[in-house]
Amino acid sequence: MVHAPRNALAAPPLDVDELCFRARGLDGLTIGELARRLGVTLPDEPRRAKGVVGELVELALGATAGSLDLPDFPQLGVELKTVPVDEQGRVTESTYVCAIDLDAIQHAEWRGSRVRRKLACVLWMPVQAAKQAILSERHLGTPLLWRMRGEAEAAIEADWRALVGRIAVGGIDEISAHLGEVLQIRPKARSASERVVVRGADGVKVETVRRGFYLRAAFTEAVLWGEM
DNA sequence: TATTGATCATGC
DNA sequence: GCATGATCAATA
Repeated sequence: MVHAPRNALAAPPLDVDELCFRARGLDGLTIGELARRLGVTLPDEPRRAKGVVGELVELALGATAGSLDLPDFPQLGVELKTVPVDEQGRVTESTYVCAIDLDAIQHAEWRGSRVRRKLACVLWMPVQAAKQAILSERHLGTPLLWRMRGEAEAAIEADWRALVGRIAVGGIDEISAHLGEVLQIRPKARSASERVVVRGADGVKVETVRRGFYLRAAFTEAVLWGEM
């Protein structure tokens, strides 16, 4: 995505209230209008537009972390996630959480894990669209500031423990996206041919594809509907 | 047709 | 290379 002109960039919000106020101010805006305000040209091909909406909303709200391994609003400890929903409010895609260090994760603990840090506090921004709607005609919905706790945290933690345990015992080749009630592990790589070398459970080197944690759409939907 | 596996773009 | 931002598109 091209850079937005300097005068279109928002300063970082000073507190969570200001962030939420700004986010509510985007409710109803189309992506086309948001891009126009920010002076950004949208890609023509949908497959070249992955991630663009998230970047636009970051710009509009004054997110600063860039590609650092920090929340989008480091001072506030808030992570921003756009989430696609259909006309009924059904979530249509899974949500990427973070990459997995396949060597380190075998010794990781839930408290202190990247998944827990990433999801501790999330500002969800729904992006509503009819099926196959073009990017510029999708529009932002009502934002939700969410803190992971209670039932939601228990479900995510249980999956995380099961998945990490399975990697530790059987190695990464035991893992498929079918595993996990709410949290799953899927490829996250430039291409399927790109390999990383990791030490398997028995210490033997194994070549595999880079992977990340994702939240299933059904879970994110429950969050947006206030059920988690 | 829901879901998994694959892929696209950018920054440092 | 690996982090960020996700959605596309083939398959089950």
